[in-house]
Amino acid sequence: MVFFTSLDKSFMPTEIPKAYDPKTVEQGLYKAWEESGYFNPDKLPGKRREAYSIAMPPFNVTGILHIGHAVLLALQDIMIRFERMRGKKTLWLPGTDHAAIATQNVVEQELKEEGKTKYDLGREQFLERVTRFADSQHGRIVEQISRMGASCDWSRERFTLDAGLSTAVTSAFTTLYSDGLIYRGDRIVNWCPRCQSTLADDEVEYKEKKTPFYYFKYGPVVIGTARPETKFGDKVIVVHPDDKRYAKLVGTSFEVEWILGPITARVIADPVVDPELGTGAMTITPGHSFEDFALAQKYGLPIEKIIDENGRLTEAAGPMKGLPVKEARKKVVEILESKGLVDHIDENYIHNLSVCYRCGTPIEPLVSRQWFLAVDKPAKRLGNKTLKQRALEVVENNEIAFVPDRFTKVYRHWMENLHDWCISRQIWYGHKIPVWYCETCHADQKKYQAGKYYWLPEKNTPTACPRCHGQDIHQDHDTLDTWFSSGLWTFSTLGWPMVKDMGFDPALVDLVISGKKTKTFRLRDHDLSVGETCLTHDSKTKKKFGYLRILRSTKIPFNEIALQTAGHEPYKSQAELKTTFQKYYPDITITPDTPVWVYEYIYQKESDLEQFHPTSILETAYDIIFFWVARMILMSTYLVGEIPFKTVYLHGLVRDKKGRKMSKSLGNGIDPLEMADKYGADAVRLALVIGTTPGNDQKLDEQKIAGFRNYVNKVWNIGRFIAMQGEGKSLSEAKPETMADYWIFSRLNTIIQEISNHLVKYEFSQAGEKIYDFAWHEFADWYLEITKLEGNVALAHQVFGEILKLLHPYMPFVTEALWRQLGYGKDLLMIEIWPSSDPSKINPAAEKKFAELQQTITEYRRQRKESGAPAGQVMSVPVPTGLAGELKPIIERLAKVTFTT
RNA sequence: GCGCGUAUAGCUCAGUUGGUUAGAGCGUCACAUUGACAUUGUGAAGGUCCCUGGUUCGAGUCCAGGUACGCGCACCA
Repeated sequence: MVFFTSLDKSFMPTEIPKAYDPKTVEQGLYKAWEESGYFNPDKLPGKRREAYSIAMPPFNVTGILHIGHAVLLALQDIMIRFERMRGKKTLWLPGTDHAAIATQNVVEQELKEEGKTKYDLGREQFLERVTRFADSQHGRIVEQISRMGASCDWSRERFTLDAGLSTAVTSAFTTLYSDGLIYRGDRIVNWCPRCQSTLADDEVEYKEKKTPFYYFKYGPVVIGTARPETKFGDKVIVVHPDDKRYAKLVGTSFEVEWILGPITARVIADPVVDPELGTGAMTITPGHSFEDFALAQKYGLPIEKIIDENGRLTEAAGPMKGLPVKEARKKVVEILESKGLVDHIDENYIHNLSVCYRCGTPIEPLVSRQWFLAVDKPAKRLGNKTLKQRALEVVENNEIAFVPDRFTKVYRHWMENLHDWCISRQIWYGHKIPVWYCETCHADQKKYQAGKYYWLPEKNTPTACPRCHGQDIHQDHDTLDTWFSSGLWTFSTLGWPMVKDMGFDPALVDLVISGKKTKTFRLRDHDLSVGETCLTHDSKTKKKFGYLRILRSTKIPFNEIALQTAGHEPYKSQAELKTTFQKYYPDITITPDTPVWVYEYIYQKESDLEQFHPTSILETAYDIIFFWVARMILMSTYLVGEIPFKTVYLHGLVRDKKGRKMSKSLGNGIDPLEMADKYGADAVRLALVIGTTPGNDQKLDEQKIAGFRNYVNKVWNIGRFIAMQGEGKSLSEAKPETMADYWIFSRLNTIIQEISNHLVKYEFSQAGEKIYDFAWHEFADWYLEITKLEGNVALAHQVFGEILKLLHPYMPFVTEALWRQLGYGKDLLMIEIWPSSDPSKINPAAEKKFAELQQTITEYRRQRKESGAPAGQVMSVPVPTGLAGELKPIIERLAKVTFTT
């Protein structure tokens, strides 16, 4: 344990208010932290070899901070602050996600209130509006994250749609496509008729609903269905091969009377049919059922589209074309009824209705031409393993560990059953699929068949088809699944794929490295945007010398270049700059109006990707393990060839007092910001972390937060007391002298060890509880009470300093405020060195003696109480045998007794 | 159907590898208060650790079976 505090000024206790008022200090402290630069790993003091990084789950731009976010921020901030104090080079990278469907829905809702639809605006205008909305949300999100005290590096903040991340998305798509893992195909997909888009399998939710289940006479068999409206084209009956009831029919064809008149049906046998279910015979509808589609592929059956993208019937329904599903169902049943083909109807059938996870609309499975990511295809890059196999392997062999461990099983189960991922969406907002189509080639059927009418351009906006040079080309109208870009989050935010390169004059290289040059002018756009990292080389030797992370990118006319601003050395005049330019850009004529790109950057010897990837831990709620966690593992293991994180810590959901999910419609949500206003951010953080265990939901009510507000205030008053005691005294030399001193020293060193162990093992609740208890019920209740008698204020001051460090990750605001008030050090508590336990200070004898003292005092107090002695009166008791002289006054005071001889 | 979680004080929950008398916060009851803190202090009451069986010198903890509540996945002709 290192004590280095010195106190040479007198305290002015009157300056410390009686009650802690978070409002007056929190904002200022956050600003101080931010301005210190210590959120940024590059600016942390000292040599920090080991990196520690967390990618903050990107917040949806739709959202306002809810209690779940607050949990996430509290936990991650604890991890980051702890590791920062332990001397690691800590990066916590924040950002936002465009959340395509969710965001688009919000804007569509706004439009609806104005009586408009997105089609009224058209794609371009609509997108402008969505973008405006997303931008307007940004500031608020940042403010809310800050409000909770999150010590994340804002200089590295990213947005899934920013230029750098879009490059990453394109690059990812291109790589996967070139490696044959992304393909385009006509397959059955989940279609949301309201969102007008496909959904991935895990974006479909199931709701139980009672629907009639119909039994129809279909030739010689009776078939059951919940969806009569899809049955127009059913021509194939499937039965189980071992089902004796139908054995004679297998392989035969016959004519049956059906919805639109007689059709020819045939019978096949396949083991997928469950003979126990319904009548044991079914007809198949390949165009609108996943199972039937698989069967149709197996037997080469035709696939007919009965329902269109708007949820209406197609030509296949003959006269019923255009009818919405609901009405069509009624009509079909009526027709079959009139033909006497209804066997019976089961009205009590419980159906698992599939609905869209974003809007609740029933899903229509239908066949559509979409883009897919093949998860079961052997990939060269993975040594002929599939994406799925690799993603399972890294968890199986413990490269990635889940906390709590049980989620490993959940993950494995999901991954094993994963089908090819449909990645194209018909949502407008998002990353457009980077594929271009040529109408001229399309018109040529042969090329169409060969799939050669589309290509992936190298540059973003091609002007002509590379094959026929025709100009009638357009980009794919679809966008990528939001989770495609979030799947890249751990590495796309760290500068992957680093395709951009910039040369520097050999004379400047040293200046760049030393940080004397932090700005560069270019006549050609390097297409660099804020947050991106670019590789740099010496233009003479072509040797790589490091990386630049772009802080600002602007375009100005040549004559507006301000050479006087910092960081642009070594040019002394515009003429000199012009000469330099001319040397590197001999083909460009420089006029005063020539546009110049100005890049401001910081130099990094190692790129963020090299330093911070794989990230140390991913912390998020367990409900997005599939959507996000699994996708990141798939993407990272393939594209970067690295796991995205070493540990996945999953927290539970926050529920209301009654255990219900918090939701807008129930109005039972607890707003973390309102709570922070009322009780302070520290109290909110403590309430969300203490008394909870990973992976388990927690019930929260305001009382709990109020309770921790009391604790924060207690800590404040401990500080206030020490300040008052120490007024005017020199506190620089602290030595344990009395038994109580040795005891508190011993306890402190024990507790340091325990807390550090808990934190390393992600036992945040237990670590928090222990330090909470130590500060209040050992240090304040016992040690400080004795201090009033013995007066070793210097020691109290020092021990409290250590307590502040231990508490800091949990309650950063109040501890930082006290650190300052009590004059512990010039620099911020947030970068103090985490206490280390000194085993030589652990003193079992002192602990034992003190425990006996505590027992004695408690016993006297109890006796007093039982005897009903009046409050003010001191009770006389005989001196116990063997009482050490030094303890006498302590007992007399704390137990309010007086010893008679 | 498959898998998972939870069950401990009135309430909300901790309880690490099995080890004296099972803990905390809130709530309850009683008492205290002119100097750190009533957002406080002191003391107390309060438990068949869901049930049954097993392993063990010893089980809240491990094993088997069951009950209740919750969740995920699948099926859904």
